Amino acid sequence: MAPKPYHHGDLREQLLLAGERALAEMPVEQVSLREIARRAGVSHAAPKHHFASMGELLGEIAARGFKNFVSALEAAATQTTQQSPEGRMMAMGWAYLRFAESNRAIYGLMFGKLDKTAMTPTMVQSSLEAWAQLENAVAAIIGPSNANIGALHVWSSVHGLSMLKAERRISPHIPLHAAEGKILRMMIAGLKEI
Amino acid sequence: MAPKPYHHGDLREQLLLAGERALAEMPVEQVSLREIARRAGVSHAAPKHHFASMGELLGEIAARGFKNFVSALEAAATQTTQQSPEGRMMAMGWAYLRFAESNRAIYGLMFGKLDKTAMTPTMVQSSLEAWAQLENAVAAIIGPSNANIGALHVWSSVHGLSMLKAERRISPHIPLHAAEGKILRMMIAGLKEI
DNA sequence: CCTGTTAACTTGGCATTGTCAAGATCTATT
DNA sequence: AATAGATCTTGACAATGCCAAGTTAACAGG
Repeated sequence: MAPKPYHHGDLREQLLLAGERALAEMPVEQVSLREIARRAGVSHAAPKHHFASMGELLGEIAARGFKNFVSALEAAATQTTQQSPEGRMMAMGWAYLRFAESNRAIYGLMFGKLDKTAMTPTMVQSSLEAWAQLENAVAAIIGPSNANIGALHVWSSVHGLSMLKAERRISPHIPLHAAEGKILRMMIAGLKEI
Repeated sequence: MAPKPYHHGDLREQLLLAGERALAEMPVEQVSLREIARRAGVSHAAPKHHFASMGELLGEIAARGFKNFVSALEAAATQTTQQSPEGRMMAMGWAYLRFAESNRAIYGLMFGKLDKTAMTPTMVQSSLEAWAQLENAVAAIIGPSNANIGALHVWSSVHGLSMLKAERRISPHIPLHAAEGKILRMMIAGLKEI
């Protein structure tokens, strides 16, 4: 059904996996299309038949990242034993930070660290889903009227913290885990003062 | 005193200016060392005598950016008519957002959007100054005990918001200016719940 | 089974990049 | 005035993303 490639197995999938591996194993700036092709064991021009450009390959990887991201947030929001809206928001915040840390390079791709990464429709859709999740969680705390601004407040805080961590901009003297917990609590407390 | 270049005028300074112009005028991913040399009107290898690598040139541009950044925050903290610590923090927050918006590409450099940007000692120093400013402003509100975590909270919020704006990740339906003001207020309110 | 069509993949080439080595040019000090 | 040394240019190298032209292999129709 799915149009499997004829010669190599499913090269498209293998390229995506090779790209994800490369992003996990080497500095993002030296991940190249040719390097990914090398890792997949094909010639440097083979990817052309599955992705119009390197940006589209990276965009597809980012889109997959967004899907996993949405799943992680959703799991956190539903699986938590906390029944209060604040408890659920807290769980989502932790899940957000955990995802960004465990998927450093891909998280960077998702939020535009590499300009060449193309904005695929899949990616837009998944990012809107993530936004909607956040906004719902916020609305459960402060009501629907200013939920979009509240969601932006939440997103700014966890995104900024994730970026500062990824870029190693936080002093090692700060007890990071405890700080993260306190920051999430401050963020939620601020939400109610909108 | 300052070791001015012999042939061209002060090429080092001209390269920095050309780089800043290039960053302001074209997408950051297509700013190249050769493009900067071209803009300065010299050959493609001329920069080698003033910067060991492209990363050092970009690092120096980022370091200058940090100095301007520190000045902008300081000006905001002192020039404001607000005498309350919260009022000063608010003014600094606005100054932060304004700087990031008016210096989009350089702000990206300062916070690691391009991995090739080298971390020069000047840059480290200026970024520590900026951090100290923030921490002082926070301490004026909540006292010195948890000021470092409070500062990280503030930094995460304004940095995250700045990045989301720069990467065009904020829905155009949100009234941005009003949202920024509310987010700054929520951020400060949260600070007191540490 | 054979043949032809078409997609998947390879090879080779292009312009561009950052960096290096060697030469040319000019400043300044002796 | 001459030599020394820094500044800048020219030319080269490997690597990159992309493109065009070939090669290979799967499959459909007879």
